[in-house]
Amino acid sequence: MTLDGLDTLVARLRQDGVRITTARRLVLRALVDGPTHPTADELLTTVRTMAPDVHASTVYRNLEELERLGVVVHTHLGHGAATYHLAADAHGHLVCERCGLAVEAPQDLVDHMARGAMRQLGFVLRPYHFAVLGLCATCARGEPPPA
Amino acid sequence: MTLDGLDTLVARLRQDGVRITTARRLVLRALVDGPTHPTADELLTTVRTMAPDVHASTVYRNLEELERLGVVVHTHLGHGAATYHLAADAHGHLVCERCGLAVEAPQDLVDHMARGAMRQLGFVLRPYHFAVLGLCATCARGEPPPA
DNA sequence: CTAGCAGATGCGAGCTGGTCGCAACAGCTT
DNA sequence: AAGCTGTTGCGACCAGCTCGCATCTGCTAG
Repeated sequence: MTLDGLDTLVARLRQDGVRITTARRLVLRALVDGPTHPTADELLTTVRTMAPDVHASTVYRNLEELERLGVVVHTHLGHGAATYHLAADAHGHLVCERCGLAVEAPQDLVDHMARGAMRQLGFVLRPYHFAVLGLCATCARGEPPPA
Repeated sequence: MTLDGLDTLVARLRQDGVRITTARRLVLRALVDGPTHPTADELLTTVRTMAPDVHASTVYRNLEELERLGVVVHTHLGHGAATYHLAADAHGHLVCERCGLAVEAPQDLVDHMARGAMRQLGFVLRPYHFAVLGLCATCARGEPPPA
């Protein structure tokens, strides 16, 4: 997504009556332009390159609010800090327990499980919140991780 | 599982050269006899009914060691503390985001996803570590939770 | 049955990731 | 340009867990 995407998001939020502050805009920009799967702390670092006085709690509160508004979602890829991304990019994750590799889960597998859970249990799955752990092809073969 | 299961477990651990202490035996007993999905803190409470001086860090260290030995696994059912159970009982979990209901994931769905991940990505899934979140049938209908 | 060593324990300090209350501040509307 | 109200910086605080250290205790050898 580009700066255009950022402007679109900002416009949408403004229409929802959300106040656009410097910190909020920078958090969104870091999410739009930055690397995938940033943690709150990484977002803070990015934000601070532009506005050094932004406080960690501000980033947490913004992420919380943006999540409430359906613009952002957070995902746990493992035992550490949560990672954040735009809700439009929501997808399941497979994470290697050994080397940490995180890949997008094939949509057909996710869909099949969601349909099955609905049919068998009436459960509506939102399978994006926690990653599914395992071993990537390389680590499963017992080779040293490529990194 | 019964006390017989506990004795079998203890025998196996002893064969592996593991020292059987009071605290360790009580942790195992709480896992064998107690309710499903206890947190470390709940296990501590149970253990302390028999041995009041056992320390939290002892429970954590025992769980860690038992997990290393393949006897115990831990699972994250949501944002709070991890839950522990015997490795023999390992299974996937579906958890309702609204009412907290946790049900065992149907094995065929788990298996299908694991086979698909292997075929498409070479990924060996161990889909027991994190629950899959969603809404249970009741909450999905918008009814108040039964609890 | 006892001695002694390695491994386990109790204890408290400390760490990470995140939340909260509060007073000062700043978007947005009029 | 004033003022209402949401947002911010700040620091204290919290849960959940980990670690270092001195002491203690299963277990094995003798």
